[in-house]
Amino acid sequence: MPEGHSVHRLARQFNDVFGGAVLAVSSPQGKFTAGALLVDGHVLKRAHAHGKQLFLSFSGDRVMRVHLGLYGAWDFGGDATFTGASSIGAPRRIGEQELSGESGAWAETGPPEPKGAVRVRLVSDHGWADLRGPTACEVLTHQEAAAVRGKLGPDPLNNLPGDRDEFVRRIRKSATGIGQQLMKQEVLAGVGNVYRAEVLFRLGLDPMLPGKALSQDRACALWEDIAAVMADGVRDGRIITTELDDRPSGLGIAVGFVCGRPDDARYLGTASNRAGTNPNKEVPVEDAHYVYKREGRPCRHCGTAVAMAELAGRKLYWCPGCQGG
DNA sequence: GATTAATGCTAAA
DNA sequence: TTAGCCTTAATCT
Repeated sequence: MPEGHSVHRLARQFNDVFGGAVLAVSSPQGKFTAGALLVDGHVLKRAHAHGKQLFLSFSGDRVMRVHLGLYGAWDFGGDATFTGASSIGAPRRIGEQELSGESGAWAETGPPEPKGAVRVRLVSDHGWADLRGPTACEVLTHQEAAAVRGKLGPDPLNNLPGDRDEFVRRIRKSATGIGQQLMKQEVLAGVGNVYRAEVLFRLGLDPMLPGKALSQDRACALWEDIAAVMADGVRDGRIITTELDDRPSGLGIAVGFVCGRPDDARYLGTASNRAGTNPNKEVPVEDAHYVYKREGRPCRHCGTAVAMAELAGRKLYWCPGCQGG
């Protein structure tokens, strides 16, 4: 799936284009008809991301919880008002990867005929959003939604006071390898298989190192780096974890160049993205990662062949040279 | 055209 | 630990 950064982009998108609007909610595919009826005709008050979960709060104590899973995605489209409000500008799909496209002649035609299995369709006066392929999609009360959030660890993209220390406490509590722990949403919410591998490389940490053996300082550094690199992901709409000097193409900007949270005023958000001035757009895919999906290829730092092993059903990539053992 | 793997997770075994 | 979810893009015949 889309790791946490995509879900934060989605939350921002929903607030921008649908915030405060009455929405018609339906399930063209039919699998979510009962849930859709619970929120149909209600006002979307706020969208909120916690890790990989998206919470859409509607009037009437209804919260739609969406988890995209491995291949879920949202498509957007609408008129000029809709597009103008959108902070993501051109991309009209947000999911595992973002696709660009035109939203079509909304004014004359309305939303397009749903193609394939559209689980949920949201329609406002100005635009539409289609959800396909989610792992989870349900309507809860605020209390039930809070219970779900309560099970999640801190989200580095929300980075609330105390979050870092809570993460440090949780990861150091268990003897389980830190590589496995970074994927546990109750330890920290939002990191997936790409960020896991990349961040451990960036810190020079052995994925098999037991949480208990990770020093307080290293654990703090790990949190800070995850927060920085994922904030870049929210800005860029893609995962780029290499430092500028480590990219053969030499393109793009340094990691953490514009730091801060997605709601930070300094954030390279709305205007820049819409103007297409995000410099990291130019970073070639083959320059974007240190170890993820680079099995057998030489490490960018030491030349050792990048290793891969299946761990708890997911592929783990690391450099045996830099991340020792 | 068919097959596979994928940035995820849950429930069953 | 494995099957299943249910979609897409890339890779195969």
